[in-house]
Amino acid sequence: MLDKSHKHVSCSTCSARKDSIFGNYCECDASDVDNLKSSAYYKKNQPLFLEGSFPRGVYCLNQGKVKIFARGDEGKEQIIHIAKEGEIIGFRSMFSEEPFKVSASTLEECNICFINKEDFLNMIDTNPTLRNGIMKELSKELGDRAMFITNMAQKSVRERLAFSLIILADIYGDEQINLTREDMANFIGTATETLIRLLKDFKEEGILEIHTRKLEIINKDKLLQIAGK
Amino acid sequence: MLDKSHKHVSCSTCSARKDSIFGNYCECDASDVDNLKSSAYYKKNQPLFLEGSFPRGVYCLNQGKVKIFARGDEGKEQIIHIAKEGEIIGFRSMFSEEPFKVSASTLEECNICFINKEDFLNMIDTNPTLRNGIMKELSKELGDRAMFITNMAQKSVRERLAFSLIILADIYGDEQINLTREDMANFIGTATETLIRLLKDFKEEGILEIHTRKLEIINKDKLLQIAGK
DNA sequence: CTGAAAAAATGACAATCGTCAGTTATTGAA
DNA sequence: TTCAATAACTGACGATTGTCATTTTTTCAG
Repeated sequence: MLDKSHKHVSCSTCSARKDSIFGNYCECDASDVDNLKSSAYYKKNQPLFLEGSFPRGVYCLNQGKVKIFARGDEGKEQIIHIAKEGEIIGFRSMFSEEPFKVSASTLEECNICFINKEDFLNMIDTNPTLRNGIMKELSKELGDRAMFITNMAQKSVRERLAFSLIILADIYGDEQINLTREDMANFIGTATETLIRLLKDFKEEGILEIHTRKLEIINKDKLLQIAGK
Repeated sequence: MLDKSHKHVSCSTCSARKDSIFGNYCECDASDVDNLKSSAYYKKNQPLFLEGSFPRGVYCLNQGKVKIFARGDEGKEQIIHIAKEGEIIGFRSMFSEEPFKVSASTLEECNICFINKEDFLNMIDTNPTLRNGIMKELSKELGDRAMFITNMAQKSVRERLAFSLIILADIYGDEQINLTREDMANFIGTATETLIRLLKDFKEEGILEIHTRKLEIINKDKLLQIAGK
């Protein structure tokens, strides 16, 4: 259980910093960012921003997981990305000058820092290294999404599940994958019932163990093989 | 039929310039770009670059259409984007410092200008307006791809076809849509046979007319309705 | 600890869609 | 103009996957 008070998380002691764009690219001292940002505790299933709204700043994820999703015509969520500790969230719409095309919401308890739009844009303008890091990140993600689209279009649900489990295992690291069946189905792009049936198949094939909500991957090689490539 | 000699296309007389990032953001004189670039005629189905290779520069499409696509595990193409006159192609991998995640190939005869990697990056570094334009473009495209993923995941093939026809009609403008059935299927994310059957359905429903290869949209409202939203 | 609400799971069923195998039409080079 | 290669089209068929209805399990607030 995280500290629920809005205590200030310091960049200099932020364990996620080494994985972040700030950690990798920002030559400035951690305290420079420290003075600009505010930090806050978020409960499970709390929104950071909603599709259609305009960005007021960027979020830096200190602790926890956040889903980035779009809604289809019938309101069904499609999870585009699951952000983990160290990731900066919400900077894309900052440059596009459009309202958000996606929403962001916490998947569990989180500590999240916030940097004001003006301050962030100012940092970008005055810090070429950070700017290049951001451009690199934007470009990389475009490549990732091309692959995501291709997987969606060409792989079966069973293949996509295998593929997604590998991605999720990477995101969750030491922890076990911990998502509602609905969120997981919305990530894979299938119906909840189909997902549940396939998870059962995988369990019977000795690929994973199901501890109610949490999934433990037993045979990653087989997953890779099913995922194709 | 385009001029097949490698004659120099001038930026100052480029009719596509007004639609391009250069036209909209670059405050510099057209001749600045003119001196850096080379221009060339491309035949139909000629590759600009291939997935896995490293970028040597960027391409500026003066005339014609270019498909951007990834290959799935079984080698099947997934078309991510179809570029038209005025678009800059291949600048994404320039920032990501990764090899191309996608390939690009002409769909018809094209005139395409080329700007060297160093020259382009130098322009970006010294021209903040152009740089902001590029960042805006990258961000916008990320938003577009989130929607693309959602459509792929949640819409039926029939709905995706309707949706894609609207996009294609926009890309082809005054001309009629002119793609092989295979390319079209690879854009929509379905089998060629399924596409052919659905086109026939749309024809029988009075939505479009099929002139062999070329498609003429008769009832756009119905397409919008089928596409959903 | 308890009960209501939410999430997970199961079953039945139909439709969409992909695959394979083959035919017809179109294109473009000789 | 002709012919070979490519693209477009058709038909049959089954598997995958979504939908709806219902039951069981888990969660969590009081």
